[in-house]
Amino acid sequence: MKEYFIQNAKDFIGEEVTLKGWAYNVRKSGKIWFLMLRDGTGIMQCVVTKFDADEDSFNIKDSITQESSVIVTGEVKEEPRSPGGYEMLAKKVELVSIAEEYPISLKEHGIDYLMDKRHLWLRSKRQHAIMRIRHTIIKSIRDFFDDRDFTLIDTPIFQQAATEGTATLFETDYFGEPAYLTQSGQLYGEAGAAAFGKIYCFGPTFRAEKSKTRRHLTEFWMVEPEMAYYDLDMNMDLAEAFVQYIVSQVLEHRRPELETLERDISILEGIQTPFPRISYTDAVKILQKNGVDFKWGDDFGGADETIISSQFKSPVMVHRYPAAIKAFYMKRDPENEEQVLALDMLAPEGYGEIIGGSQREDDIDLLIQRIKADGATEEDYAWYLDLRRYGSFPHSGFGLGLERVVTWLCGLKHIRETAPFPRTMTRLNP
RNA sequence: UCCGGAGUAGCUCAGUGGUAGAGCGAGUGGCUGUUAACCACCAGGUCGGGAGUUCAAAUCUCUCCUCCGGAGCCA
Repeated sequence: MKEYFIQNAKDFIGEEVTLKGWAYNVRKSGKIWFLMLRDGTGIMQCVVTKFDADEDSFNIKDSITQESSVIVTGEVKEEPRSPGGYEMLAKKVELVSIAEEYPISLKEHGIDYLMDKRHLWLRSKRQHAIMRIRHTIIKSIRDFFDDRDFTLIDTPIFQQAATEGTATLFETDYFGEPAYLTQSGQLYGEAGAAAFGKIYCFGPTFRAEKSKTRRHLTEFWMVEPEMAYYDLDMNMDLAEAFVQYIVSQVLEHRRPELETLERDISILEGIQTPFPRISYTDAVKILQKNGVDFKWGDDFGGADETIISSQFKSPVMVHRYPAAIKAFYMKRDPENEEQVLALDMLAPEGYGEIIGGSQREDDIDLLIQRIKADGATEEDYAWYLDLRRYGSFPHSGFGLGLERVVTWLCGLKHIRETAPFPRTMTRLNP
């Protein structure tokens, strides 16, 4: 017998198949009952009647409970009355295990209750759709860079010091010495770019900031490409092609899941390259035109980002930020000492920053100046400075926050649903 | 850390000083085309913890705890 998955039901019409899964829901009538069976790829309505199934199979209706594991054998049919358009007429039903009373009913539950049951909540339709979209986004990320001859360079999760002085890091005891969980692989990525030309790292990152908002996790995944001999414009070219590719892959492969989430797909279809590019200075003008009391030199808050991004249908790239509000490694703009060759990409619909990047400072003297201005020493960044000593080169890169992109593309209100087991300030279990 | 909001049945909630409620879920029975099925019956409570006011507190006051939302910071 062929291997069979519910998502491929249309390939099995008229055939007898065996379906192994769990009871999503059961509706009983006198001499007929309907089993909504979940197999991990979808949900299939199985019809069990006294005519078509044997007596033992039929009587399972008296003992089966929500999420009991079952194996059903029967013929796949097209059936307009069935949710999904297909159903299975059961000949045989086997109970593998009877589930105890399942804590997640098909009715509404509060977010904290559901997060306590996250290991079970993942089985529900909505979470299933989100995780499959997340999967497609991750695959798109890898495919995009792999297809462009980027080499994957994994960067360490234990790090001795902060990448950017300001962020609060998680400290661990590393054989008696303090070590910190990484907040970025970027500095290591630059070493990789000098060795391999174009690289990316993709892994978990950690922020210990006590932020409780819909946009923050303490543990999230970030992909960070780094490219030798790329300037700011080339960096932005790559960033927009990258995001456009992710959007197109989700639209191509995850339309049913977007529909499950009731995402407005037309908004995603309206995203097109080239993405708008505006300077920080122009972004400030947009804010001022919209009545925001904003001074050149301040950083944008969430509300400011929403105003700026709402001017455009596609993600907008804001470039050339004030040096004072950006990291020490960003290259100074040769045309204006006050600003650096940075870029942020803001997603539409108020979803905020999904990419932050820059051309990197390749002049060792200027870099040392910035390091000292941050209160650090040359010794702190000894190996990083070596990259400028031994064949310095223009290079650029950016970081994209995976969960922020999942939130945006799924149209979610909160980032915590985008990770299988999210970590927030108040959530370490399950 | 700061500013708001919430905590009542397994779940989601109503209940503003006078006998603790509903829907769903669980249980029992019925039903051959159900769509979060439906109908009938039924069980289920330390009203977040502690203290106070009052003849009387889920309800008013104080305090603690937990969670939610937002700000700052960031991806």
